[in-house]
Amino acid sequence: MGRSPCCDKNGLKKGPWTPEEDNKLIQYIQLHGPGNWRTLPKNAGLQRCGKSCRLRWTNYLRPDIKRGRFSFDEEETIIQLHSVLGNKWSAIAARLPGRTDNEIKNYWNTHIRKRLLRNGIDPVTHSPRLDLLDLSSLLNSTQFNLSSLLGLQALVNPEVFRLAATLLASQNESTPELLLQKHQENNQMFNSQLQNQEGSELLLQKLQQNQILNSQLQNQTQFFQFQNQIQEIPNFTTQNVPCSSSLSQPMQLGHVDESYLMNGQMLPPQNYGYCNSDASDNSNFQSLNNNSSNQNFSLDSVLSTPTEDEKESYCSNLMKFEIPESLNFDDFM
DNA sequence: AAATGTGGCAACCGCCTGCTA
DNA sequence: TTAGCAGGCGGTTGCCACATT
Repeated sequence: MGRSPCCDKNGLKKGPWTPEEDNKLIQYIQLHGPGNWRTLPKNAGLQRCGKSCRLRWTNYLRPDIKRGRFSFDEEETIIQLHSVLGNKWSAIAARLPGRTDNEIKNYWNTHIRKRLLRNGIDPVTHSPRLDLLDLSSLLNSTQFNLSSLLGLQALVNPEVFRLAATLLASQNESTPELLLQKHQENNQMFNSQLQNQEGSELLLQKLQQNQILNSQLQNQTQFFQFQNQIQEIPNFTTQNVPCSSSLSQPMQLGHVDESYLMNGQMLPPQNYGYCNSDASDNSNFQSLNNNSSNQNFSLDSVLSTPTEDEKESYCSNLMKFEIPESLNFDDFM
């Protein structure tokens, strides 16, 4: 059954609104309040569709709308909410006072989405794009022990580990117990994460409570765990780790929200620390992503106010580890 | 200076959902 | 139960300003 149009389009104006039309709409709504959009245009003396009036009001004329550039915190919040809610722009907008769903949608499509893509992050899944990882060359490297890498699974996106386990299985059928064990552990962690996402309302509340703290917390905690793990690696000290100076000071984390942790580990896929693009740092860990090989992981940049360049480097820092040719993996595996 | 390309954003379109008679 | 309606939502379009050639 076809639906009748929301309003009679004959003779109705389309396109950009004029100041006169805006004034009519504002004055009418100030007197009568929003609502009854079907009859509003006629009563307000506007040659517009009710839908058009509603859109104009909610997206542009509403007095509580915040105009101008999105702040860093707003941007961070949008990305985090999108990772949980997906393209539910109205739900995201409901948690960003003064911003409209249309504005957020536009900002996502024109800025954030492109930036994530540029940094090898899939804007839909919020995970590093596996198609950009040259895993085959890693597998072919005699110095790269993939089964040892499985021991570091807590640091890396579980999807990557699943893929690594699968690839390893195809390479080495002689260690099925290890594979099974690691794969089950990995699945457990991933399932916990999924369950946590199902309780998204709770998560969102927590996200709101921790908006400002969140980005630093993620990176600090993540880095702290990373440091603990690498300290267990023989012949590997924190001097090998970039920005270790940041860890020489006690971390002032304040309230640590446990929703960010999964069995003591960070939620893997949403790692959006700012990366320092300074290639002069002697990091042993750079990107696996060939397209961003000059971007090194830097905690210092996370702890300071990000610059525009750093914003451009918005990235998944855990996947920004690159294996230099000179590095022998056997030394610390 | 003109032509062309690109990005940003307001607005539109069509579908979906919930309410009501 | 069902059809019609209003409002809401997400995807897409098209205009405009600015940048580049």
